[in-house]
Amino acid sequence: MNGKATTTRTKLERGRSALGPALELVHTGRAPTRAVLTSELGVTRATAGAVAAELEALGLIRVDSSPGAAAGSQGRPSHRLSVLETGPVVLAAQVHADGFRAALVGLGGRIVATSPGCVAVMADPAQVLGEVVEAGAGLLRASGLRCVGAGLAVPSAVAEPEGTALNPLHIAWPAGSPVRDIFAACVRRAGITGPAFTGNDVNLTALAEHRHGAGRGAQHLLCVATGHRGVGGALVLDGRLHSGSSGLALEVGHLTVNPEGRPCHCGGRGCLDVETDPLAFLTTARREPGPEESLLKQAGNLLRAEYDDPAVRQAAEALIDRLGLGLAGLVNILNPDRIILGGLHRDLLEADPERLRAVVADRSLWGRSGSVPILPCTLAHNSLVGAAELAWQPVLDDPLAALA
Amino acid sequence: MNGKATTTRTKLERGRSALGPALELVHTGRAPTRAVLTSELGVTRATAGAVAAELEALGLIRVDSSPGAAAGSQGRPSHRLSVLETGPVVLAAQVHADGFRAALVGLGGRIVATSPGCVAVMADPAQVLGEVVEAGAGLLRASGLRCVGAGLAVPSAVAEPEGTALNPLHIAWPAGSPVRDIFAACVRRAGITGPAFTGNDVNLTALAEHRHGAGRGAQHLLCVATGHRGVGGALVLDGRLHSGSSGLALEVGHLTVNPEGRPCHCGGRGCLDVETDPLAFLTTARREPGPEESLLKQAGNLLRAEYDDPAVRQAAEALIDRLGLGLAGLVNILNPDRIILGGLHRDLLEADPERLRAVVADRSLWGRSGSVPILPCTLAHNSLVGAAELAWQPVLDDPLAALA
DNA sequence: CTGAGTTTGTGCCGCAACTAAACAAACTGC
DNA sequence: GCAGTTTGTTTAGTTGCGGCACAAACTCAG
Repeated sequence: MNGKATTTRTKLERGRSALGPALELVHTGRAPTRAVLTSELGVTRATAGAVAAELEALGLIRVDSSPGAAAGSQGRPSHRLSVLETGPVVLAAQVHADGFRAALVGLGGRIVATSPGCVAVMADPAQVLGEVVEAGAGLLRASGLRCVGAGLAVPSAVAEPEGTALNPLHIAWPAGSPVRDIFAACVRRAGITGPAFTGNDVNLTALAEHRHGAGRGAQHLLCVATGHRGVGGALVLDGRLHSGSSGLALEVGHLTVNPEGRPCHCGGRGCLDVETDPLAFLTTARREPGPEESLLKQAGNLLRAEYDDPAVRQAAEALIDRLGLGLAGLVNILNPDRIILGGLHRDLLEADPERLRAVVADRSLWGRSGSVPILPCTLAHNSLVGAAELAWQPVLDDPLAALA
Repeated sequence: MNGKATTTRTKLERGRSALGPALELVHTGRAPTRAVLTSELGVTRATAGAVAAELEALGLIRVDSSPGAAAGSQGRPSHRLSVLETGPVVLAAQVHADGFRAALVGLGGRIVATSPGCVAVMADPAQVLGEVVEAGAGLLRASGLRCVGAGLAVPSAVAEPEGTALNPLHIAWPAGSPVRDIFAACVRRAGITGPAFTGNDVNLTALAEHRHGAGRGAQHLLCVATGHRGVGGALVLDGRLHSGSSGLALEVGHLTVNPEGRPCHCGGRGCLDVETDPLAFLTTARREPGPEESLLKQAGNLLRAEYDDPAVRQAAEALIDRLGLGLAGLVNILNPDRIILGGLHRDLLEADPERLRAVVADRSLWGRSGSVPILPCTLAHNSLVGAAELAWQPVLDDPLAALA
């Protein structure tokens, strides 16, 4: 088994080969009707019709026979394609410094139900994941829907293929915890069907935004976001998450953005991590971080509420300059066609979009690569939706096999 | 033309869909026999046999019916598959600071003929490319082989989709020269058939090494190389060159590797470009660059011949440390599973491989990503072979369509 | 030398995914 | 009310490929 047998897809396993792409088009909202499904897939109307009928028979999508108020165009109105509300769901879970949350997510990134966010995170991943999966299982029982998989977002790099969390420091878990296996075990124990997946939260945010949010249509999407501490990055290439050869790509926190900056635990100085995260903003603005709220919320509130205060404004501008320097470095390496920002970086972008774009353009090397659009993340619960995307992926790749 | 019509491959255009992958396997030497072709493609023996027969009928490969000295294994010996020596070729061209060169390259990266390297490069790209294409056309007439395309490697970032050379400074061409169109015009004018492509030389080096050299089998291959001035990078993902959304990815020359270093024209300080190129090596070793040889050759000779000299050794170690810092930054962003180095960087690696690997491991963040193998480029004329790969790509993607 | 075992190449059948073409349906506009 | 346009459906035909059976070419044991 040295990789020679490259997934021998026998005829029997294969099913209709356009089924997956068709479902993905409906899932991402790019195929509102059978007519555009035909052109997007590059097949005949006969095939598109058969594919849509098969997806409908699988209980995944709905074909509205009632023409409804057709658009003002000529010709016979096309039937609308949409995700079936009563179709299967996946269990999505998210763990962050504030607590954890579980949700059921349908096709199209539709959040069917969420548990109330829990505020406590313990040092034992098995306990936390057991609770969050149990919450999800409760939602599932209440809904009566079929579950086809589970996905988990954690604020840590996740090494592949082991599925271990390498730096879950801000949630007090031990480094190297086998989160993927723990999560999968919890899922099985709770009687939830389907495979279980685990990923880094910023990666999953990028995936969710690419499919349902600000990243739609981008071919080379770069996402940079800060949670409570540290900075994460992600890259979505041609619709697939690029997480490197062992899941550790886009660990952008240690780009140098301020050679005279504060020391970083990595051994360097002025890393993006310690220069542009919420704590950096609060200390640069000479505010004492309080214990009652998360650093992210404190920083965001300060930025929005007191932007008139010169100290706050100067701190914001300093962070924007350093973030811009880091983004420019990434632009020179990755040449994305869109950048989206999350967490405090999103707030910084909205505080002074022109300044950030100017810095990036100034420090990027050539041509259009410097004028790449920079947008804020738009999706609510984006890493939760991203965790769901992970679980949906097998269904999108091969609906027949995944639902069998 | 907003990308909606995704290459409507009608049944007639499509041909045998396993044809391209099969040719690629033979081309890269991964399918020495029909038996391994069967397992690599994941098809039945019947299909593999039909595919091989079709490739043979197209005049691309040869199926040795004579079993020859079969390996010591049991069972019926498999017929050997190999590239047909008298099959079609592509015209490959390379321009660098020392001059230019043309070659004919067959499948498998086999150099069929090369022109003598010319030492003069003029400031007018049309004149240079006219001469190099004319040299290639001469080789082609002398060989009597069929030509299916042309590829050009230039020491400059090439912006897509325009095909303009953004920074061909070291060969004294005007920035923004439309090299792709100029090359294509020269190719047409010389009566050479097939499409013409242009790419950055380091990108093409990486592509060539991935298919025929030190990068074989890597899934995420990072290549960093220095020519006479400046540093270039390239990334090959799953066998395809990743050049970003507009061809400008992996412009790694302006990573900061020495905060107190020399100023760079980009506005920063201590960029990889000015800290690890041949000129940096010569000046760090306190040698006066002479005019008689290229900087690359002077630096390489100095490194190999006088490594016992403390000044030379210290300069090499300083450059290795800075290169290592830059590579570690790239490892954190790209998480490659192999790194290959070319030009002076290759010489630095061979001078002290342990030191370089230690620096990269020390400054990479976690786990195996820091112990990524670092190897020297092995292929002679690698950017020339890479330029040929560019021209071969349409044939590898769809042999029937490309040869029609 | 012979026959059993093993691996590879090939001919034949049939499935199923698709195209092509003709037709039917549902709209708009004159 | 009819022509024009766009969409959905039916039918027939094509084809790439899996499955199978068999033949071919080797090794090895006795």
